[in-house]
Amino acid sequence: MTLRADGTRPTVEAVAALAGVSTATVSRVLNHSPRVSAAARAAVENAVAELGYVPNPAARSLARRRTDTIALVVSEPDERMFADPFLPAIVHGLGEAIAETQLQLILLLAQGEREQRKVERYVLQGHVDGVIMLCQHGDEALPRAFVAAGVPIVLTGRPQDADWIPYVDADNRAGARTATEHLLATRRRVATITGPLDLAVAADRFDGYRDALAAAGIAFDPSLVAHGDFTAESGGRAMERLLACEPCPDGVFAASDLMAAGALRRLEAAGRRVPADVAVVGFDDVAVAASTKPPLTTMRQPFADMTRALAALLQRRIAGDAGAGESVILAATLVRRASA
Amino acid sequence: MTLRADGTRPTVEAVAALAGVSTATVSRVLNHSPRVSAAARAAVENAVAELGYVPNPAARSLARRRTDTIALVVSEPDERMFADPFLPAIVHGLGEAIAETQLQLILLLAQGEREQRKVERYVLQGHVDGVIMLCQHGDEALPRAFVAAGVPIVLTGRPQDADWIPYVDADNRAGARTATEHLLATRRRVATITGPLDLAVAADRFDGYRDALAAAGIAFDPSLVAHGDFTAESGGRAMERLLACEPCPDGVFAASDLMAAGALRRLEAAGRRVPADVAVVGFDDVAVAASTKPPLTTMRQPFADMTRALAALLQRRIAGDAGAGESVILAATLVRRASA
DNA sequence: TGCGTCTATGTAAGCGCTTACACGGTTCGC
DNA sequence: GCGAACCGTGTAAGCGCTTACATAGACGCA
Repeated sequence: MTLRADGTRPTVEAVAALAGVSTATVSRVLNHSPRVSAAARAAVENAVAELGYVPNPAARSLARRRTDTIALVVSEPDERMFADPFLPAIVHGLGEAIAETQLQLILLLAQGEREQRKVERYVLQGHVDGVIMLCQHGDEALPRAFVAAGVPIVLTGRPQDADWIPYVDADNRAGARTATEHLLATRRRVATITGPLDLAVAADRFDGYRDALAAAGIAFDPSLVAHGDFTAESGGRAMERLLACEPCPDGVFAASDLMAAGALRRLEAAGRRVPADVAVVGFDDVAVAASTKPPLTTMRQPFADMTRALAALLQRRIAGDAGAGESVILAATLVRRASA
Repeated sequence: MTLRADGTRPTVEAVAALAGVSTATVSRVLNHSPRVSAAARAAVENAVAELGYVPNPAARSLARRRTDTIALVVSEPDERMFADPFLPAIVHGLGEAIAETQLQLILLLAQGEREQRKVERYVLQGHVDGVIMLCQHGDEALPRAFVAAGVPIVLTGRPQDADWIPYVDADNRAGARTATEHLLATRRRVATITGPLDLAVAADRFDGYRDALAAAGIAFDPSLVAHGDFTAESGGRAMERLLACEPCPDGVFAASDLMAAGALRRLEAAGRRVPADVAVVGFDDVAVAASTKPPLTTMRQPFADMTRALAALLQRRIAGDAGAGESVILAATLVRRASA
């Protein structure tokens, strides 16, 4: 801002006058054009400093037809948003990924119908050059609207159906298989706690669990499957149901760390030792995984790589690279702690 | 967006042509000016719908010299940000508060030095009309920079020193006094778990605790004071120290719900009954307060009122109302649950 | 009928920046 | 010594919108 006496801010014109050059040259210096003499550059830089000049972004984006800002749109039906353990990792990762660029990241929260419409309008107006969407639940109205309007967009996490939109995701199926195989190496009866199976991520992890069983030549036993909704509470309840089995499972693959944490508490309450009696493996490697009792063995989602891929993919789409349509799937890795 | 074949978007000019009016009239309709005939209005609205016209915000704010967007700047030194139990309440409340306006709320996260500079630049460039800042810790560099640059800004929570900036806050001192008095009504030895006393909010709540003691004619006993940092863990540790006292306190005022929750867990682990042996009162009434064991009696921060005040204050400052300098302090109310 | 009012609309001048194009001055090859 | 190539700079035309001012009718009143 650096307001002048009359409440207005200095413009390129003022800078040009002070520096004794034209506005075009000022603009060139500001945009790091190489075709400027050292003398002119110095003069402009001095004038900028002296006047406390700050370019007006509205004028700039009007002229350049871009805003140099991207939005992370977080769409959640309710206020659970902040319970989401991924947000911190995603935000942090994206911050790192665009740190060296001109890009500014803003967060747009679309909780509820009304906010969703406000966010949609905001984006469609062209306030941002592109969008990264985080929608854990199934609602795809917003991303579809953006795609329809031609807004560059990348999703975090595979959507339900086909490839109508590029996304970045961990290889959930293979990861789940790895997790289950880790359990099968030492256990006989390995159960699973799934997420809501209408979500691709939950379905994939369930499939991975079955892949491992099949590969090991073990028959799939439906009584060893308990469904949760990715929350810790649901994990506890699911564990309770599994404990009622006869014979009881000696290994559990939980499709999320939160559910694994809930299961762990339930096991402790039931007096089962982990991993001696029951081994547990989670998925995600969010912050809580390291502080459960005992620390959770889990599949790490490569958040740093994923966010880097998100940023790169989005930037290429913004630049108009039509070939940038391919999604990115990154491997999850086993993190061995004490629970399995 | 609604791209046309050539990748450009329709402009006012196109709308004007289709509607058979001038661009000025289109603009008037768009801005709900009353001086437009019904016929012209209808024609413009049809044209807008037919073309899928969406105004270009850059052009608009260049001409009007405002952006109609405000930022909630969340400044945290590290990634703890999302652990912050206030964010959801603040974001939700602000959303409600500006729901009926043209305003769009964006979140700017300033975690760490570098991000902080990016956010500062973003705001100073004039991307937003005003700023609401949430900085729980003591770092006031960013708000000071904004004030210096003349950016309309309102703080959530009283800053360390004097009135160099308007803020909205709960009456922490009076609230703490009420909480303590509630305990003193049935208890003899009431201890407190404070927050970091270099923060105004923690200091105020500590003062309120002592106010209550003084009013009740009870001598202040330093051994009944344990310091925490507002987190649940610190609350547990503080409770542990208090339990070592002889005789043990029979009431505890924790300066935050998170600390109270930690204390509750510690008490349970120590086999003390709540509230029979030890009564506990918290502060904030964040989401967890209702789900502790037992449910926490606490001082409710009037988030809805506070966010409404924040939005109102900021809007008046943006409108240039110089008189809008006064801060707002709202009363906290006692919420009786089972812990005291 | 003529004049002043009032209302709906149009004209055009910005808002502050970028950039295509033009231009004068060097430098270089021959 | 001359033209080509190049380089640094300026001129000016936008980018898409808002709005002050001008204008043309419609209306009321004497």
